[in-house]
Amino acid sequence: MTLHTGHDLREMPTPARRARAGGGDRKFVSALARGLEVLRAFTPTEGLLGNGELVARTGLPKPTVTRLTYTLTKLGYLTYVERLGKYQLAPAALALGYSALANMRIRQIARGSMQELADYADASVALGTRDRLDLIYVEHCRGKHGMMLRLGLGSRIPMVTTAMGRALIAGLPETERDWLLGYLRRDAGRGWPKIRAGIERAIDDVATRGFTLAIGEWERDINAVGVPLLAPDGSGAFAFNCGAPSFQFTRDRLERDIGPRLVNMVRNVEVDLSVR
Amino acid sequence: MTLHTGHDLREMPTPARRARAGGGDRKFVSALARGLEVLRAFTPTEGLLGNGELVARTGLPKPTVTRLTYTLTKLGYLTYVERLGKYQLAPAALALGYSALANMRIRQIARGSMQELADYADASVALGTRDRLDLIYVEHCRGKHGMMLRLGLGSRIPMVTTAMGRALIAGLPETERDWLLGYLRRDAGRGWPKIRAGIERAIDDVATRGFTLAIGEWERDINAVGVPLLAPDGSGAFAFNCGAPSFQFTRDRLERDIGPRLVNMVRNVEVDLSVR
DNA sequence: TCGGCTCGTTTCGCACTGCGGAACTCAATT
DNA sequence: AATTGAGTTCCGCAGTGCGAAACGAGCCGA
Repeated sequence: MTLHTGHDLREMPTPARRARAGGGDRKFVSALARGLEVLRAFTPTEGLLGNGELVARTGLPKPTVTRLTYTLTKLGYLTYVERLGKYQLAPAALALGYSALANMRIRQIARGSMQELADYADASVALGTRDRLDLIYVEHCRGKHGMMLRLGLGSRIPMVTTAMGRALIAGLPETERDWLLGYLRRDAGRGWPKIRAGIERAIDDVATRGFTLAIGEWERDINAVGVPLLAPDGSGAFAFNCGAPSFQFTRDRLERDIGPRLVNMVRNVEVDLSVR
Repeated sequence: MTLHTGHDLREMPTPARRARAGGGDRKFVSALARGLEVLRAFTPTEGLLGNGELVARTGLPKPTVTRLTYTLTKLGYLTYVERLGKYQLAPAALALGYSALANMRIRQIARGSMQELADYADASVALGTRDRLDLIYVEHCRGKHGMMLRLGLGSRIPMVTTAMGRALIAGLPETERDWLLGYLRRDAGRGWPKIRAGIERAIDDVATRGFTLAIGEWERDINAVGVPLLAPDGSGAFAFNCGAPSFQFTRDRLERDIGPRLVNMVRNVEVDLSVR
């Protein structure tokens, strides 16, 4: 799912006559895109890949992959693990991620009140943003005692079944939302009607109450609230969640207590964000 | 400092006759390298850059930078911040970093004993690896009460003035070490003799005692021990440190207590690493 | 309102890069 | 020895990505 590009590398007209992707975008540097596609093939679960697997995953021709891994290795983004004949992401890739994190002003601003709420509710409070069709956690606070999932920074969670994800969608400006929904629909396939309903409910919830719920929809026995935040400086769309096991967060408690508190917290963060 | 490549983009013969970088490496994809060079220009402290600044930092021609930022934005690695007319690293970059982290087996293996030592010494214990001429923290545990620097995952610290860095150097196989020292020397300029002496002492220390010290050399009033670890699976060179304010970690304590303990810890990690 | 200045994008023709089919190498299997 | 498979190297060519120069858009100071 390439998304956002209009350049789906896997669909490029491979047989030699590889047209300028998309039809003639003279500004798009495809060699760069392909290289990054190779990097992206490495995931938290698939961390060791040989050239062959990369060929399979990216759909790029063999010699091309050889060249790209060669280049990425020279640049320090990949390491070659001799013993297995496979590649692995290397520190340079890590450094990028860290630079990205370090520059999100919203994290510093939100962290304090997130921790406060996490302590109050003895639950997990997280801040996420979208990458392609997933969410990525960019900040995360936990309560002191509660038992809760171990999701760290950078974790991916799906968008359509989570409170955070649906909140984020609900918070988008209409055109951007529709554009995203198009991709989500394609991705969902035949499950779409159900998902669509959930999203529409979320849009409604957010409009009327400011928050939306997910009751055991992502993980059985995990309930959560989500609230969107659209950065006023235009640096992106975010969403917060607050979640815990269902015995701890009943629907009622989420609606009467946690939801409103999270909304309130987000309003404060919004204000702090626009200062300066 | 490009390092490791032999393709220093800033020194490429710019005026049109831009020779195949390095002299004729048909496998090296320079467009990819340039794109990554643009990404790398974003640092934790310099997180917002316009095309102009990128031109200055990378030495690439204006239209080239335009094309690259355009591509990177389409792919989700950069966001354009309308209000400032500048770019920022985006979630896709973050995701890469996280995938990199998630796949370091050594982290999971080491974390337990690191935390143990951190608790025992009430100090900071970290695991780092090299990116170019810096170290990057890939795991970090703190003691319960101690006051200590807030360095998170992904933090960069210099190599030549820290216990961790010099330990890492000392742990490298000779040829690799020499090759790295070449770059470090170039980078150090006239400070080299002093630095070189420190490194040589470290090599000696590691050979005889297994650990090396840095007494206020990186930050005044911070003392630390460092111990190298060369991954037996060939997945890279690492180093651990254990540090605290100087009143807490006297040289004597480091030499008699903390140093040997850290060495012992690393030996155990080494063993665990080679299982399977 | 006008020039001058800065910053960035677009144009455009050309050279050279990056491409990928095919041949090749090297192991591991049978 | 023959076969299969994974990966690298070759090499001629198409078309990509290049960058000088022209162009456009804000911004100032006059």
